[in-house]
Amino acid sequence: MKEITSQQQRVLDCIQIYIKKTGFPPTRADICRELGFKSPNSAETHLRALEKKGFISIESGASRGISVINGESSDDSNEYPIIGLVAAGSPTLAQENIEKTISCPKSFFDSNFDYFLKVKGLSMKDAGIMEDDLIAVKKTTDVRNGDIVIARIDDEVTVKYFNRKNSKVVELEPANEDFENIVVDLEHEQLHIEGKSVGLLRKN
Amino acid sequence: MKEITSQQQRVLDCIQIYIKKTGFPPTRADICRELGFKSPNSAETHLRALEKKGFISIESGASRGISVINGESSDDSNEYPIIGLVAAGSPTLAQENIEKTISCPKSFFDSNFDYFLKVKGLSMKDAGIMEDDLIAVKKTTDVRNGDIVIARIDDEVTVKYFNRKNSKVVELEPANEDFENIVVDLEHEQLHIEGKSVGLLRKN
DNA sequence: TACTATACTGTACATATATTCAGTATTTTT
DNA sequence: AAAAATACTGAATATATGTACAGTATAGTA
Repeated sequence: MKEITSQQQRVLDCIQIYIKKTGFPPTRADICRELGFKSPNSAETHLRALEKKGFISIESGASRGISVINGESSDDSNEYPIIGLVAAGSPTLAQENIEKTISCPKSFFDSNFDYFLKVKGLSMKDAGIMEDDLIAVKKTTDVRNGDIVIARIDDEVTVKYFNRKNSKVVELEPANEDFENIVVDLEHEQLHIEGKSVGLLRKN
Repeated sequence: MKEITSQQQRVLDCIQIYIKKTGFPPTRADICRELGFKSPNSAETHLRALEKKGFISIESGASRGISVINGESSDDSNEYPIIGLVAAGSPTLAQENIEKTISCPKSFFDSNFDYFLKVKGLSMKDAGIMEDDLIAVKKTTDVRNGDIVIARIDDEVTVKYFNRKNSKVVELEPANEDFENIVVDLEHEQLHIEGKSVGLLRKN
C-alpha cells in the first residue's frame, strides 16, 4: 500500500462518510459537490489514483461502483449460505442454489467452515441428523474414516459416514438400518468429496 | 413494521447479499439477474413495497440509491451461556453452572432464546438429540403438546417431549424406546417447566 | 362485487453517471 | 532537464439506470 496524499485522503474520507450517511457510495459529481471541485474529472483522477494505490476498488461501468478496501468489516461474524441438498447436482455456491444466508460467527464450530447444507431424508438419523437440519460443511478432500462427508457420485449428492476399505474401494455408510451401504469402486466410478461435516444446526 | 411477504424477503436478502459482496447496492437490473426476473419493473415494484413497509429507503433519482433500514449494526450478537445438564439440580444461570459462553447472533434461531443446555444421555435420540448436543433454550412456561421441553421434577432436570393428558396429568415422553414415559401427576408431584427447545447446535 | 395488494412481462425514455479527450499548472522523481 | 505524478477546469458522449406506462394474472379484503 503506497502512501496517500492529503487530497486523496480527503477524497477517501469523503467516500466513507458518504457511505455511512446514505448507505451507498457517491458519484463523481457527489464527490465534487462535497469537496468543492468543479469538474467530475477531478474526482475521477483521484479515484483512479486511490484505486492504483489499493485503497478502493472501482467496478468499471457501474454507477457508484466504488468500494473501500478493508473498510472496517473486520467483525468476526460472516454471512454463510444455506444450500439445499438437491437430489441431483452438486451443491455449488451458485446463486440459484442458495436458499438463504445466515449470519454466524466465523469460529462458531471448532473448525471453520464454508456453507450450510440443508439435509433431505433420514439416512443419517442414528447420527442425530434429521430432515431439514443444517450441516456446517467445510470444503475439503482431507477426510478420515468415520468422518461424516458430503460426497458426490456422478450427480448424486449424499451425506454419509466415510470408510475407506482399501486403495480401490470406499464405502459410504448411512446411520439408519433402513438404508444400504454405498460401495464405491474407485476404478469404475468417480467419487467426489465435496467436504465434511464440522457441525450441525437445527431450528424448530 | 408491516409483515413482509416471502418474495419481498428474497429481494431484501438479495440486496443485503449484494451489498456485502460488492460494497454497493444493486440496480433494478442486478436484482432481476440475481432472482431471475425478466423485467426491471418486477424489482421496482418490490422495492416500492419494501420502502412502503419500512424495510429500505430509496433515494429518488439516484442510481443504486437503496439503503437497508437498521441493517444489522454488526453488534446484534450476544454471549450465551452453556449450561451442563447436571443429573440433579435445576439449570440455573448461576455462575457455577456456566461451563462456557458462545457468541451467537440474537436472531439465530427462529425464536430468541436464553441459554444453551448441554445434553446428557440419549433419551431423545430419535428426535436427533445426541449426547453433548447444545439445545437452545427459551425460558418460558408457555409450552404445547409436542414441544421439546426442559422440565424439572423435584431436583431432576430432563429434556423430553411435553404431552398434557388432562388437567391433572402431564406425560414427559422420551424419543428412545429404551426409555419409559414419565407420568407426572400434578396433584402429587411438582412439575417445573424451565423452558423449551427452539433449536440445536452440535460441534464435531 | 369492486377494490387493493401481490407478482409478474415488456417497452420506452429522460436523465444520472462513468468515462474519455483537451487543456493548464505545480510538484516530484528520474 | 525531461518525465511522471498530482491537482485541477471544461466539454462531450455513450451507456447505465430509474421510472413511468401498458398489460396479465391471482389472492385476499371491504
